[in-house]
Amino acid sequence: MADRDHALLRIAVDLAILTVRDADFQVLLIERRNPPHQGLPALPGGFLRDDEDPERAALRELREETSLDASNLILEQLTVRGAPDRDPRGRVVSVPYMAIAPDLPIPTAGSDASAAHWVSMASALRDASLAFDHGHILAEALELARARLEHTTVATAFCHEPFTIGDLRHVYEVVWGTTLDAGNFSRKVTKTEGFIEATGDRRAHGTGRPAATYRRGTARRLHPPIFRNPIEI
Amino acid sequence: MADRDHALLRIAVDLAILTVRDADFQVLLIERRNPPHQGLPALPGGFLRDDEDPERAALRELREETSLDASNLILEQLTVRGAPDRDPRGRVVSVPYMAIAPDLPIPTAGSDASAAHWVSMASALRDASLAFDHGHILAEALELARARLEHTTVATAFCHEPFTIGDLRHVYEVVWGTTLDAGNFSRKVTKTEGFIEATGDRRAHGTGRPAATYRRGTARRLHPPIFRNPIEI
DNA sequence: CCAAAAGTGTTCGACGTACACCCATGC
DNA sequence: GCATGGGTGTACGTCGAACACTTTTGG
Repeated sequence: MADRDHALLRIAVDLAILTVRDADFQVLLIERRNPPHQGLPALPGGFLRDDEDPERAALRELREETSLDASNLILEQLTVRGAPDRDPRGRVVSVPYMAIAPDLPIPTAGSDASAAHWVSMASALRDASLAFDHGHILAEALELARARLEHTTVATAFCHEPFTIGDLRHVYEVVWGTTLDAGNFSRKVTKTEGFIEATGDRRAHGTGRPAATYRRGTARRLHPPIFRNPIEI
Repeated sequence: MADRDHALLRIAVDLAILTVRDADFQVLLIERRNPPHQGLPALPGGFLRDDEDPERAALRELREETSLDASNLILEQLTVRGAPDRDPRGRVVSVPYMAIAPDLPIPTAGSDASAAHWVSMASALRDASLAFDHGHILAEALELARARLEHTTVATAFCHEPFTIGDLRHVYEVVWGTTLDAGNFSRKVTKTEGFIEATGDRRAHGTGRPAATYRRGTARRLHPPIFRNPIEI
C-alpha cells in the first residue's frame, strides 16, 4: 500500500495577509532569519502540525503573526504549490492562504523572522525577490482579492468598525487602482441587502459633511456584482 | 528545523471528473477494491509521487482513469482536505481537483478500483455514502462548476467539437437544472467575443432545422456573465 | 465665504427578458 | 402538412455611468 514511490513530505502553510494602510494596498512580509533564502523577504507561514488541518494551521499562524482576532477573518485558499524542488530542505508542499485584515499594528518578529513589515503590494511584486515561490502566491492573492471585491462583500473586512461608505470606497479604489463615482457607489452599497448596516451614528472627517457610519452586514455574495472598470481580461 | 511536531505525511490527489451524459449531470466514481472503505464508491485518485507536483499528478490520474487527452482539459483545484483523522491508514492530505470532460466512454477499472461508472450527480450526493470526505469534495465541485458556467466559457469543455449552440445550452440547463430561452442564449454566446467560433458547417439533428456548428473560442472569462435564474444566495 | 466630502436627482444608453415570428428539416 | 428545433425581431424594464446639484462640516 505505501509504495516507495509515494512521497513522504511536509506541508507548509503560507499566508498573504493583505490590508489597506496609508492609501496603499499592503502585504505583511517577514525577513527570513534562517536558510534557505536567509535574509530575503517572504510570506509568513509555518509547517503543519500533527494535530491540525491546514486551515486551522493557517488560523494559528495568522494569530501568531498578527495577534488578530479570528472571528472577523476572511481566509481563502490559493493554489497549492508542490514543485519537487521548491524547497532545498526537502519535499515541502505549500498550502497558501489569502487573509484580509483591517489596518493593524506592525507585529513583532517571531522566532523564524528577523523582521516583519507591511510592504506595499506594488513594490513586493515588482522586486520579485521573495523567497521560494512566494512571488507567484502573492500575485495570485492580488488577483483573487481584486476579483472578490467584485463578487463578494469582503471589502468590509479591510475596515475597522464602524466605517463610512467613503472608507469602503477607498478600499475598492486602492485595491483596484481606480477611482469610483462616490454617489453611485453609495447607492450601490446601501441598496444591496445585507452589505452594510447603519449604526445610526455619524463621523466627522476633518473637513466635509460628516458621514453616516456602518457595520458589516450578513450577506457574503454580491448580486449583482460591482465590476471593475475598465474590464480586464 | 525538522521539529518532531511537524507532520510527515502523504498527499493524495482526488478527482471529481464531471460530464454531461444522457441529459444528466454525471461524475465518475470508482468502487474501492481495497480497505479502507472497501466496496464503497469514491472519487478516482492516487498518491503524489516523488517527482510530481499535485497538478501533474492530477493530470496523470485523469489520463489513467479516463484516457483523456490532456490538451483540452479544464482542471481546477478545490479546497484541500487535511483533517488528521480523515484516512485510517495515517496522515493523508487530499488535494482535490474538479475536471470537466465531454461525454466519454466508460473507463476500465484500474488497479485500485474494482469498477468505474458514470453516476448521476444527484444520486451520488443524495446517498452520501462516498468514501472518506469525498461527498464534501463532490458538493464543492458541483457548486464550483455551476459558478464557473456563469463567469467563464468552460461549458464548451463539456462538448465534443464541433458542437451546436443547442448542445451548449443543454450543458447549462443540465448543470444548473434550469431552462434557458434558446433565442436569447444564442445571441449571448455568439455576441460574446471568443466564446465560440463558427466552423461554417451545419448539423442535422433528426428533426428540426440544422444548426450551425462551432469550435471552442480562445476567451476564458465571460463578460458580462450569464447569471443563473433565479439568483440563489 | 470657500473647500471638501456626503449624499440625492436625473438623464441616457446598454443590456437582459419575454415572446412573437420566421426558417429548415424529418416524418 | 405538421412537429421540432434553430434563429431573428422587437418592445419593455432595469440598472449602471455620468454628472449636476444640494447638504454639512472645517478653516
